[in-house]
Amino acid sequence: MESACTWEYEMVINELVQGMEKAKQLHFHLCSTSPSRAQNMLMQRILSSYEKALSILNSKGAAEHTPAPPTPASGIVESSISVDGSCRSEDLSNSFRDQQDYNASKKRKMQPTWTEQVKVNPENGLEGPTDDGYSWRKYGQKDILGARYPRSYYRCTYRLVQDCWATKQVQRSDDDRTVFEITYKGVHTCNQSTNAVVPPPVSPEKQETRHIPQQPSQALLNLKANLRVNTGSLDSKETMPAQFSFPSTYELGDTENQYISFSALVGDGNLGAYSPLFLSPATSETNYFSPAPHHMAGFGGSDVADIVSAHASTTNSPMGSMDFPVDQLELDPNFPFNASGFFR
DNA sequence: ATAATTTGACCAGA
DNA sequence: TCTGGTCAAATTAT
Repeated sequence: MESACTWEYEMVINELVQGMEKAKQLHFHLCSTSPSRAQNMLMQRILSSYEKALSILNSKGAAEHTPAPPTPASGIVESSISVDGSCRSEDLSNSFRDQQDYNASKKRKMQPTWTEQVKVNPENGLEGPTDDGYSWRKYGQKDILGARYPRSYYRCTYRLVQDCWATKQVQRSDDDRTVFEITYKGVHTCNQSTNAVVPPPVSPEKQETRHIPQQPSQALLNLKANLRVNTGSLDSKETMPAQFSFPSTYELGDTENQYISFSALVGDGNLGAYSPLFLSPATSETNYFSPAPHHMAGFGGSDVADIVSAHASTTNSPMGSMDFPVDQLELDPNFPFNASGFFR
């Protein structure tokens, strides 16, 4: 297993290096076309995130895969992503029931996790971010020690009907009430896209509306619309809507620019080169940013399928065949997945 | 009537 | 034992 980890490490680093190179090239092109301040800022964030990710990976490689906690950098919108996983082989010689528990537990631990910080328009958004393209059901709220505001827990609405185990946690920033830290855990395996082939007009008042961008321009339009959504009065309760905006890489407005930079973090020494752009619910099912679906083929049903798809998506490079040694990772063969994305 | 949210209880891990 | 995460009954909304 260790060799697999090492190999993955090299692949991840390689991918990150490539990504950084591409970002630098993009930066170069931007510089030749008098980019806006926001574009420059975004570019620098992207590059710094790459560097951060690489430094984390390098340090981790030296430290024998010591888990590194996600540490979202300060910024307007930051995103980090990590994967809990382990290359350790463990004793699975327990009872069937124990093994089921073990698998369930590990499955949850193996789920990719990433955090996004979303700044909402203070004029509208103190009630929380809006639609991210998926339907969520709130299942809990908890006061967190040291945090000023409670943390809300959401799970996919279709957990029961489609066995989708994606969850997210939403917490308002202590410092800035307009900033929400959203932690996604797991990717959607539900097929919500079938319900949103034609994105309905986003109703700011509806918490459970969803839209799935079918093309980039539509994605941006929806995103922009959502980011300026007003979901009603605020502070009547310390709750927030189940929907929120998908934070974007793009510049969205002149006053409330929202950025997302991605830094890859590694949960437990496997790989962490996730791009929220590709894993975020609003885009994960569009395949717009993703490589061709055939990249997904051959990973029939495993957690690593998520990892692989995310990984392969990270570079956004034409480099296609990211054929991970699935069998060398600890997988859950029951994890639903199909070739067209994260859905079945 | 059905679905979503709220909230206290419970549980597992540190 | 404390804390974060989840469950599930009660409540509220549609």
